[in-house]
Amino acid sequence: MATSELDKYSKPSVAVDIVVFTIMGNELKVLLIKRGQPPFAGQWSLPGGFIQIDEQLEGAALRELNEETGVRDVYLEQLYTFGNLNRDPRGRVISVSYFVLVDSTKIKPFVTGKENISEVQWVSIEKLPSLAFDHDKIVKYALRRLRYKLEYTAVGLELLPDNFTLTDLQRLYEIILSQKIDKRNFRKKILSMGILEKTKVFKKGAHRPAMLYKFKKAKPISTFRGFKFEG
Amino acid sequence: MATSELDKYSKPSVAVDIVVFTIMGNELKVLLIKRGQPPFAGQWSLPGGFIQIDEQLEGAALRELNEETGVRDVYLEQLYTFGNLNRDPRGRVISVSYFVLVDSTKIKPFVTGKENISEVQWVSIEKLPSLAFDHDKIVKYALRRLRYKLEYTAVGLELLPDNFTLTDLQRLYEIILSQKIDKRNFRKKILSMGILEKTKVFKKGAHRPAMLYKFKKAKPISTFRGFKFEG
DNA sequence: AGTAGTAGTGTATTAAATACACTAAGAAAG
DNA sequence: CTTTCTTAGTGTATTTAATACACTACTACT
Repeated sequence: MATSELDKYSKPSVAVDIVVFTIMGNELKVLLIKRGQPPFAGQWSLPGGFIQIDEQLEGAALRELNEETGVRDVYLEQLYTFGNLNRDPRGRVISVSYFVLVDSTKIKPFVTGKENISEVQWVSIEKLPSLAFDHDKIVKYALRRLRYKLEYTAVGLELLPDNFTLTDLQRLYEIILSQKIDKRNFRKKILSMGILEKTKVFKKGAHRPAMLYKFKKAKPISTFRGFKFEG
Repeated sequence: MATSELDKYSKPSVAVDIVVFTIMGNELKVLLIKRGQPPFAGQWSLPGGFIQIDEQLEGAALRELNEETGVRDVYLEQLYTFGNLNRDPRGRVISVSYFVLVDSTKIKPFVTGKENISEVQWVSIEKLPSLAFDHDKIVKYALRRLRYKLEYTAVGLELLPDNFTLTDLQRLYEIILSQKIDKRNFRKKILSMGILEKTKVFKKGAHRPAMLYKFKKAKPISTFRGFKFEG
């Protein structure tokens, strides 16, 4: 590869950091890892790492996420690129951050052993510890984007199983937006979007069975009014 | 600086590219430069260049813009980071793109001579030539973002002089969105936002004088529902 | 004095968002 | 088998926002 011209100046390192959201219990959670080596050894941080020279940015995000937590097959979207001079004590590191939504019934993160990581944990957004690097800022930004997108895209459906009740979906909105929503108005609006389809199957349980819904077609959500790009 | 650990792997180069929009005549225009050296010598491209190792990303964008076109003191916002493997024939270059809006009555781009650039030109968005690298894609993305933000932020005001008539503002919206807008409805809506203030001065001209308006306060626009971050 | 051209204004209609309360279905307990 | 508990499911009236639409006001120019 003819990189000689590019090598005249010293280059920054480029990393990816990934904010993985899920809904568990009645909480919005973020996937964190506990670092096993410096800098910030023993501290919680976002999954992520350096990109390889012959690797796409999105590919790097997916690879790091999988290597560190076993998570794969997810909805991914670029967030923002953070480049403050002092964000990494080792030197100049620019981080391209990504935003991932997963269904917690499908995805079970674990310590893979491929990386020097001592723990992998879902942590409630309400109880986040102080994170390594500038990861607090990245999470804050990701949360803002999630709330924002939820209001006029169907991105939230990425957080649910294939079949779900309208009550499940409403609870998801309430958890993420931290506010009560009127049941009738919510149903009216979400159904009027025309993106859901009845499955004719009911969720059985202790009380009145609820109709299960699913997406129409192959989840056309991701790029609707959104910011996904560069295929 | 302790970069030894970071130097174990080969690093990509990191560049910034800037999409500068303005309104001139009755057209939306983008600022282009004609490259004076390979790759893509003689071809039009966006202003931009490599970041320095001790320089903020935004700072690099502003510096490159100024060095190449003389433009400074502008509204700047990060757009997206493009990292396809083959986007630069010289090797692996990741580009953090930025979005700039300027008032064409204040800003006069020129060939500074500091860089190997043969021309600097405003080019109508309708008549863009094929651009170097993946800059077509970047412009397309920037335009989408501009239209999108225009609909629910006051970002468009960055394109106007300090004092402007409501007709000026409406024309700006019509040009960017490529559609006619009803005068009475436009005025009702824009005034109901409460962001404009009458100056009590009139714009004189060949016909009935129009009231000049200005922003309230110190242009609080930029970060409203937007995506600006990392101060 | 008249003409040309832009500035400025209000109301009626339609569509969307909100507020609000009861009945239905099944499981569990007695 | 009757009652109780808990969640599912539904409609209408009100308020607010978006749209459609046409004339008068002001100044410069001839």
